[in-house]
Order: sequence, then structure tokens, then C-alpha cells
Amino acid sequence: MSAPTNRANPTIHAVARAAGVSSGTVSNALNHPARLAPETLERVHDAIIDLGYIRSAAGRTLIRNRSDSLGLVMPDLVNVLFVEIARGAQRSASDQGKRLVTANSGFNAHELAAGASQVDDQDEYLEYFAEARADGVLVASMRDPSRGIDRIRNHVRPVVVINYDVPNADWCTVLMDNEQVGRAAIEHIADLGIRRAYFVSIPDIVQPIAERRRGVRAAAAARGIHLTEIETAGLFPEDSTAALAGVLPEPGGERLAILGANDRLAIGALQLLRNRPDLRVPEDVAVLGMDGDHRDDGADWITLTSVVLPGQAMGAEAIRLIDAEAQPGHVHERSVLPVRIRQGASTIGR
Amino acid sequence: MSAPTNRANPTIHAVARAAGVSSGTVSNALNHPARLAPETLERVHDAIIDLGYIRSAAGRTLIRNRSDSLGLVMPDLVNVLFVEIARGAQRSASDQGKRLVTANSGFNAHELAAGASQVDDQDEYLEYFAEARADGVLVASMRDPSRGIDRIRNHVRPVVVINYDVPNADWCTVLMDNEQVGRAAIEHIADLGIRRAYFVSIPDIVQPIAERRRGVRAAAAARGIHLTEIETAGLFPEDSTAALAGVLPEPGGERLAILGANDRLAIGALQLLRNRPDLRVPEDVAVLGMDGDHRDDGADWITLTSVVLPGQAMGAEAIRLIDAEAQPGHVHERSVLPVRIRQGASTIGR
DNA sequence: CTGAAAGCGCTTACAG
DNA sequence: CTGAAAGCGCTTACAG
Repeated sequence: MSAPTNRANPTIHAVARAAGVSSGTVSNALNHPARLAPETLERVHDAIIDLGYIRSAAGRTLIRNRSDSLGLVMPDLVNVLFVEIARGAQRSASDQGKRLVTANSGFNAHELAAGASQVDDQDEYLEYFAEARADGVLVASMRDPSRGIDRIRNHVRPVVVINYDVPNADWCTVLMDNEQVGRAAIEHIADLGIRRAYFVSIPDIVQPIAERRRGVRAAAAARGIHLTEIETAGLFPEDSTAALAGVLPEPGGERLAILGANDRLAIGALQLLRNRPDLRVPEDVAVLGMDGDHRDDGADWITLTSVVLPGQAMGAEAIRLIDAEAQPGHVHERSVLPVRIRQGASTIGR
Repeated sequence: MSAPTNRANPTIHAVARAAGVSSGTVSNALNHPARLAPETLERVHDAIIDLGYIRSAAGRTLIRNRSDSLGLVMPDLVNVLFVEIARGAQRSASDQGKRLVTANSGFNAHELAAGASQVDDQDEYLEYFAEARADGVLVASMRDPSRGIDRIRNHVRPVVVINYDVPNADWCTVLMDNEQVGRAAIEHIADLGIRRAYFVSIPDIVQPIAERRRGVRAAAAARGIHLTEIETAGLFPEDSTAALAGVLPEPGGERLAILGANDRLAIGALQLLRNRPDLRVPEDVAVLGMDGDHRDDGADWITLTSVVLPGQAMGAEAIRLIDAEAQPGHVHERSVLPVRIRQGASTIGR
């Protein structure tokens, strides 16, 4: 009487036994089916189905020293930009038949701005993907990822960083042009003849904010716009409402533009203005956001003029660069994707 | 003259050699540091830093038959509900010191509704996590995941399914009460004295839509609301605009409520009404959505009444259930989380 | 406190 | 076309 077959966690040997072949033959059935006689192949497949066998990645990765999958480390997904980056990367990887696996560091600029305690597992997950011997690692980040990347450099080949610019980095980088974001906003209102603007933003605690501010300032100087910078405690509508409450202009003054460093801040301005019928949007106050829903579908009652960020394109570009990095003799690239204005009723009227 | 030390992909043996110990001792330094003499421990750590050594998960997983990480399979993140589920699961896992890794199946109900070709890698990623010997698998799904789960059952212990209800399933399930979503919407407008409603939705191609419709119908019958169901081709504002364009009421008729199966459809109705000043919101037409941004921050010019879905709570609950599933003698749970109405200007005025 | 050795589940030349 | 055997990088009793 033989011991009862334990069906939990069957191994390649269990399959081999069931099919009456050696484990090498089972392996060949999976990896090089053409090498087997058709009847043998079928017997092996039947045994696999029968036992519910699923190959262990561990043994396979161990001997091949590669895992056939890419890792993507993301910040918290409150920020829609990163949702769109993840979607773009995901879709592009899937189109190319690549596996993409994502981990979330928890980094959250909203909470950082509010001074809340901050989780950031970026380095831990970089290490995780290095331990897993990922074939490449993508890091979308709001902060300098250099240290974590340096640590894993001996174990992960191609690395692509998204949304953070490290000068002379030893990897490929995908960015959007955040100075252009700021410039585009100013150009738009200047073209409308507006000569006075508020820039509503958290302080420069993350790179994109600092760069947008730089673009705003430079373009305002160039176009002769009188700029007032208004500091908020966070990135939500209510932060904007709170910061703007005391500084809205009197009716009848010169036309004003309010530029939110992100769309939620712009929306806070709109909410405030809804209770000020004496200030018409956009005739008296034009309102503009600097990162829309990234999908260009204007999901709003009054369509908000905004800068549409190339989130999905950034994700797709990052996947392309992972490939490029893997080519011998590759020179690191630094892709800066352009943004564009989406004009809405909040600045140009219906 | 010894061969040059190759610093790429150092193994535990390279570390052992560099530290002048055996590989078992290096392993103990990592896993049971208290067993080592302090000087030995330090020498090993120095060697690890020096070589940039990162342990291979493959060898470790192979012998331990577990990977110390959880897998989460998600549909496409166009749907904000899933973003919030991912965030809730992520944060909860992180709080408990667990690693959570996510894969995206690409399933997209918008495209499904539009008849576009559909990627769905759900089963592939379930298999991936099984190959990786994940300590548990979470599946957030818009379709029946039974087949994929059955396939991996011999290799993955706890499984929790989020957002899809399979009767008598052999796993834990986390749901929201989608019939309650529909009922809550009708109750709200009935309480406002409205007796006529449009339910604007794609057909019942996914479970949540079918259940919302069921709730809407039952509550409408119970409360004596005259219900008209309007079919859209998709889940975006423009789909709603297209479907509603010909059926908006004449001014002066009985008050109407428009209920969008999701918020974007409701927003489409608002956009249409913006060009019909003869129909006032909410006095003539009240508008309500059925899944908001899930964050309750009303990021809109006219705040939209909506049903706030418990996305983050669902994610956190799923992590709790993964733990519960791992307990011996555990009986599968089926958690149904409640929803609630967020009242906005689109139905109750400012 | 440390080392030698077995073994985890695979894949891959190599014989036959 | 198939099998026997080595080896991937770890961890873990077990001796000493």
C-alpha cells in the first residue's frame, strides 16, 4: 500500500512520477515541447492538469538568474498622474508580452505638505525587486531615488526613473517638462490679455512644484504679468479655499487669473468663487489648474482650463527605455515629454 | 595571481569568502544575527556592504516554500474604485509590515461596454503569483475569477476576492452593497419629494451595474417613483450627454431626477444642463452619481450628490481576511461593506 | 559560536 | 526522443 498522494504543492517530480517520465522531460514539456514525442507531451500535460501543478518560479529563477518580469515602484496613488503612469506602463508592457508587477511606496505629497507622518517604502521595494531578480526596475518618484538604486545596482540591470531628475544619473529618465507646465499657464492667460495672477501652491517640497514655480516666474517676468505667490498647507480644494479666502479681489478691479499648482487647488478657487456672484468666472477671475485628470475628458460642470500631463505616455516611454537600456552599448536617455493646455470655460468662457 | 573579483551579482558564497566565514554563517547573519559573535557579524555586514550583496529571493523561497509577500490582481485603474481599493490594501499591508505587490489585468469596463478589444491578464497574473509562491492572493475583479483561482489552488493558500460575488465560493469575499447603492440613490430623491427619475447606465455587463439597477428598481417600486432606464454606450460623460440629449424634459414639467450609474455619467448630465438655462439644477432637474471619487472631497464646481463607495475600507478588509484565512479552522467570511450618500448641490442646492 | 552537508525545485548540457 | 546528473543560491538541522 503506497502512501496517499498529497496533492498540495505538487512538484515537477510528482508530475514526472504521474506521467512515468523523468523530471527533465517534464521541464522540456514546459520549455521545449517540440523536443518531446507527441504522446509523451500529452501524458505530461495530463499529469500537470491532473495534479494542478504550477511550476515554482524559485527553482526557475535560481538557475536562470532572471525572472521574466519587470518591477515598478510607485508613490501613493492619490496623485492621478501616477495612476496614469502606471496605466501607460502596464498597457505598454502587456502589448509587448512583458510581465509588470507594481509596488507602492506610500509616499504621499499631500501628507508630506501637511506635515503628517510619512511612510515611504521605496527603498524596501527596490530591494524586493532586486531580491526577486527583476529583469528591470522602473521607479516613479517624487524624491531622489539614488540611494535605493545604488544599493541594488549589482543585481538589477536596466533601471528607469520616472518623474525625478537626477543630474548625470546612471540610468534612463522619463520626465515631463514641469517648467513648461508653468510657462504654458502664464502664456495662456497672457494671451487672454490678463496682467495679474495668483500662483497658489504648497512650498517647493517636491521637484515638480519647484519647477512649475520656476516656469511661472520666468514666463510672468517675460510677459510682464504681476505675480503674487500664495502658499497653501496642502494640495486639496479646501487648502486653496483657506488660503484664498482673505485675498480675493474687490469687484471692479483689474482682471485676475488664479493658477493652481494642481487642479484640486484650482477647484478650491472655483468653489470659493461660486459663493461670490459679484466675481464672475472667467470675466473677472479666470481660473486654471496645472495638472488635470490627464485624460482630457473634462469631468466637470464648468470645464476647468488645465495643463494636461502626459502620464500614460510617460509610462509607455519608460517601458521602451527598459528595453533600450538592455541593448549593449546603450547610452542613457533622458526623455522630457511635452505638456499642453486644455482650454476650458474657467478661462475662456463657454 | 587570483582571478579578478567579479562584482556583478555577488552570491552568498562571495560574501562568505570576503568575510572569511562559511555561507551558513552569512545566512545566519541575515536570519539569526544573535547566533553570531559580534565581531563575526560585523565582518559579514562589512562584506555585504562592500560587495553590494542582495540576497536572492529564489534560493530563499525555494527552501522555505514561502515568499513573505502578498499578491494583488487588479483591473485597469480607470475606475477610481480600484485605485482606492489598492490604496487601502497597500496602506493596511504596510501598517502590518507585509509586502504587497500588485499586478494589473488590464480589464476595463469602459472599453468592454464600447465593444473594444479587451485585454484581461487576470488568470496570467494569478498564475504568476502562484509561481512566485505568494503567501496569499487578493483578486479585485469585475468578472468571475473562479477558473483562474481554481487553477492555482494547490499552490496558494489564502485567497480573498474583492468586488465579485461567487455563491458558495471557497474563499473570503469583500463586497460593497451595490443594491444599497441603487436604493440609497432612490431613497434620497424620494425624500426630496421627487417622483420621476431617469437611470442612466450601460447594460448589465458587469455585476455591480446589474446590482445597482436591481436596487434602483426595487426602491423605485417601493417608493412609487416613475423610473425610466436610459442606456448608454459607455461610462464617460459624453456617453451620457449623447444618450440624454433627446430625452430631457420640457421646462415647467414635473421635477425630474437623473441618476448616473457612475459619477461620470452624472457629470455628463450636468454638462448638458449647463447649456439649458431653462432647466435649473436642482430645482427642475436633480442630478446624482453612484460612485464618487470615493474620497469625499467633492472636487467639483457644483458639488455632485453621490454615493460614496468604501474603496479603501474594502482594501483594508481584504488584508484582514488574508490573515484570517491563514488561521487553522477558519471559516470563509463574506464581508459586505455599507455605502452612504454624500449630499451635494446637484440635488439639494447650495 | 561556526562549518560541512543536505536539500529545496527547477533547467540544461550531455549520453545514449 | 529520454534520462541521469550537476548546479543555481539559499536555509537549516546537526556536529563539534
